[in-house]
Amino acid sequence: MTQEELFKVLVAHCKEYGFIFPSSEIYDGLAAVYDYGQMGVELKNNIKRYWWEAMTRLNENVVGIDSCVFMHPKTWVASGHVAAFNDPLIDNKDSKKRYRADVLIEDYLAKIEEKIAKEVAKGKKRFGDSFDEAQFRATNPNVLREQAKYDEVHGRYKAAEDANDLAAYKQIILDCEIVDPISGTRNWTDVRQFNLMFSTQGSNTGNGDDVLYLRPETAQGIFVEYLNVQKTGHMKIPFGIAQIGKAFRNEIVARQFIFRMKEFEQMEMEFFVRPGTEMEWFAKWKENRMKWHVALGMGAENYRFHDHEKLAHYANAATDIEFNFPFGFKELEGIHSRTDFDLGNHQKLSGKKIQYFDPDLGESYVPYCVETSIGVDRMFLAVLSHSYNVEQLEGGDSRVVLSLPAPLAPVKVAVLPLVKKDGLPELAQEVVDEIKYDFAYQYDEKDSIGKRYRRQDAIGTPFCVTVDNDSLNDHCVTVRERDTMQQERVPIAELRALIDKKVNMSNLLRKL
RNA sequence: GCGGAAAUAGCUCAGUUGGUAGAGCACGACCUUGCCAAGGUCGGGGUCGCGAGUUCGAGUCUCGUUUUCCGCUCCA
Repeated sequence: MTQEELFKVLVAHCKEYGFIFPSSEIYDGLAAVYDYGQMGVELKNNIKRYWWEAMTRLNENVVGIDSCVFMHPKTWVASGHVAAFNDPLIDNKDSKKRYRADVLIEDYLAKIEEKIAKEVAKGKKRFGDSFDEAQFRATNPNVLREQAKYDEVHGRYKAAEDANDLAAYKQIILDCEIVDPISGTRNWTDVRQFNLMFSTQGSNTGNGDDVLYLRPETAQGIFVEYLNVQKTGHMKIPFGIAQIGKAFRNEIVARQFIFRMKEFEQMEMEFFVRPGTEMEWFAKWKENRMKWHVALGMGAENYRFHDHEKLAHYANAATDIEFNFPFGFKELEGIHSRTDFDLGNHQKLSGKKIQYFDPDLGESYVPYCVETSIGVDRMFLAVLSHSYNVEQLEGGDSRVVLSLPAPLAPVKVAVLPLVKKDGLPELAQEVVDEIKYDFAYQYDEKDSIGKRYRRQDAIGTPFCVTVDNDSLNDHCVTVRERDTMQQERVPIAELRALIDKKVNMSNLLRKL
């Protein structure tokens, strides 16, 4: 199976077994939005719990918060999101390249200025010392013509910019006969506004003055609560704040299933440190996070670091942890040294002093920050795509098995009466009562036993417990293990301990 | 956003030059078998993605539209 085919099969599998559905499917779906089904939500919750407990329990100086999707509009000015992602864009249909419409027009204006400058230079050369630039500009016909053109276009451009008039941008590009530098054609699409952030009206007046955004990252919720947490928690630097929550990005093209969605979930941790020590902590968190991934047992060779060469405006070091997805190595988690960019800007814009008095140094400073940021949905896809296997069995049969790390499996154990009679369902119910307080389970009495095993394999259930006629007498059951298909006879009283050994998340955490 | 392809039952698909919507699997009931997906009987389920047009008549032809996939493009 090629990687591409595997991906398709994976998407179908997710739908068939209740992991992931396209959103609003009965209304034709909604592009790049997916819902988690009855199996998916369990797996997703387990992933989140693994992260949360690793962060907040294994690091005594990391605490969690849960901040809101809505934040004060100034938050996004401070973070740089408002300025950096609000562009009018236009596509050339021939070169299939995308440009910022305002930049195309500015380039055009710059060319006119160049022409004028050339004329002026020529005049200077001609008239030498007696050259009067102001007079030359006021009288030279070439300069006058270009200047008039410049003023006209510049005026229209500024008006379009002020009114955010996208049609006017396009008209200028058409009127000025601006061509694509690559294709050389004027085959343009309409100008569209690109906003990274989804916006919504904040009040009932709807006058547009108080636009609220859906947060494009959860990190800012941590930064604006930094002071509250630090003070009320008596936190001493270095310390971290962790958060799991939804974020929203209006991606131009959101594709590749749940890898890039408009609505997605992040697990972010901001670790605040003394300035100058950030590279040390950056290295520590790189190591710490990689350990977390590798502990799941999905193969260290499937992860790699990818250091950023071009750094974002806030960072002085950045790396990705990439995972070997069916479509190649792609970013799963980002680790950034964000300096004091965020807290510093919030301090500036809010006027609130966001500083930490360091008793060891005897001075105050705006803390530096190292961020770890992982997408829950990408992690889900990583776990799922790695776990999906089609195994050839003896006799030419094959089975689809999700070899999920057992602590993450949505269902830990299935209880199956061998037949639906002779009191076996009743005894199976007793087994259910024995385990239901500890483990997510399924009870299934339909179809042949082999078929039921395959169904459990397909959703990654680590254990199947089968109740047969002998069980009525000896109070033992057959425990069948997912990956090896090996069976073992076990007293019902010992079931809990046996299952717990393998599926308990604490065993995973102990590896960290 | 651009270009290409696709859309028929829950799933995978068939459907002839335009002429009364099909199969397998799945699903429900009952019977049967009983440790690795395949037994029997009966049954439910589709305004053929949506909207127009051509036609006596459209799943089939034309146009538009939506969604998905592939390739560009974009990606803090």
